[in-house]
Amino acid sequence: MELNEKQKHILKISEELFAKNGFDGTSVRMIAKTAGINIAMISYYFGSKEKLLETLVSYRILNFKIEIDQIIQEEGTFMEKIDAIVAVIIKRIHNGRRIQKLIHFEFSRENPKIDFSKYLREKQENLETFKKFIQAGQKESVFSKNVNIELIIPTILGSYFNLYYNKKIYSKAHELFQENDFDEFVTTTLTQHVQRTIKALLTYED
Amino acid sequence: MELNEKQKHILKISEELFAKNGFDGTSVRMIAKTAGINIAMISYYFGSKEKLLETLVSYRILNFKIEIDQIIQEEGTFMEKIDAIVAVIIKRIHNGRRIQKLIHFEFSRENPKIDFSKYLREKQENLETFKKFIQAGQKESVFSKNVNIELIIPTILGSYFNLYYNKKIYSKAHELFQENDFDEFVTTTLTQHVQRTIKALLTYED
DNA sequence: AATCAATTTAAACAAACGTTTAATTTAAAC
DNA sequence: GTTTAAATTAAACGTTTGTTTAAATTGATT
Repeated sequence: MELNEKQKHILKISEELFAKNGFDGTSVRMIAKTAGINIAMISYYFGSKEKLLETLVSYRILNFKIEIDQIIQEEGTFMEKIDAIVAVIIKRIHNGRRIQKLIHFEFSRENPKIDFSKYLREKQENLETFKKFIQAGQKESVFSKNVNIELIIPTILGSYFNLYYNKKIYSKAHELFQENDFDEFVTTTLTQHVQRTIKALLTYED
Repeated sequence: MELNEKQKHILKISEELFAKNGFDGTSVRMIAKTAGINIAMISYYFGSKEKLLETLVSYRILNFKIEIDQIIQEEGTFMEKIDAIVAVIIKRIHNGRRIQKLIHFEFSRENPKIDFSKYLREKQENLETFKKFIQAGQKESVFSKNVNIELIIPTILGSYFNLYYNKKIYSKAHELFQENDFDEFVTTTLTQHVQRTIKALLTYED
């Protein structure tokens, strides 16, 4: 899929508006006005509003797999690698948080409007890679065996998203989160918390 | 606020439809038709579609505080109490998952359509109760001191919601989650995973 | 049986929705 | 300078949106 600069611009504006107002809460007139283009250009370039969303999702979903594979193959202890993987995952989802929010809401519906099969495949691949790494650590007796591996990823991602979705609550507590402050909080405090949590879980014996 | 049976019925239907299609994706005509009432009854009883949502949210938000306070004051070790608290929290949010999804989506917007101050206050109260309990455990040297207490709740809730939002992915992995299967998975496997995770985190020393 | 407020209805309202049309402008190729 | 396809436009399309209206119905009170 090749997109020209104007198309990319429309996608960027759409992403922001969709994240702000949701898919149904964003009109094509809003998008056109904000992007400084004519309404008809959306149909012209993307076919329809739904196709625009479909294009946006597949344009934005990048593969973690390679990045995580690289960490696993590098030098380092299992524990160091856990830290690195957690940091990469959080960094990535924070970067793609707007589109992820959209995916959460559209994908968890019974009858999603658009096709998420690509997203599904990608997710499952990442899960497999991660699973193999943990199992390797278990064989070496670094990681505990009483762990539900599939649920580790939801714990990592969920910690981030629940913070993100309730930003306003935790903002008050920390007296920060203007805009850039949140970015820093995520890459430092939250990342450390999740790293600690996963390492603790993986070494915990009842 | 007193609601008659018809109003409660409308709220129940609205909750289901909002969860399925989102607020903007659900029309008052849909609600009226599904509930078997005339469209005008929504304005008549609630004033507007937005007021309906506001009523729904405050009608549905129940206070965890009392339940958690009770657990804390009962007999038992700190670890047993963590297990009990985690189980209660997961049970509660699973029960209110539909409205929570709506809150996540509407509340995390810059300019929410409705007033969430009641939800915010409730959340902060629960956080305070939990915080004090953890700090008591730290004083007794049962819990590690290198823990970011504020981030424990996001980890608990996030683990649940990320599973819920990606149910379709994990369904395939477990070959279940038809409908009732998911309920059981949450109360057994997921709950155990989160209990383990939090206990591990609270006893982990670098 | 008459009264009266609460409930319920069908119909209409203007506004906004996504999409299409047909005409015009742009810019590169010949 | 003409041709040609791509890009852009304003206007209109038929639906659907949330809300209001004014009339009809209900069911208990007098």
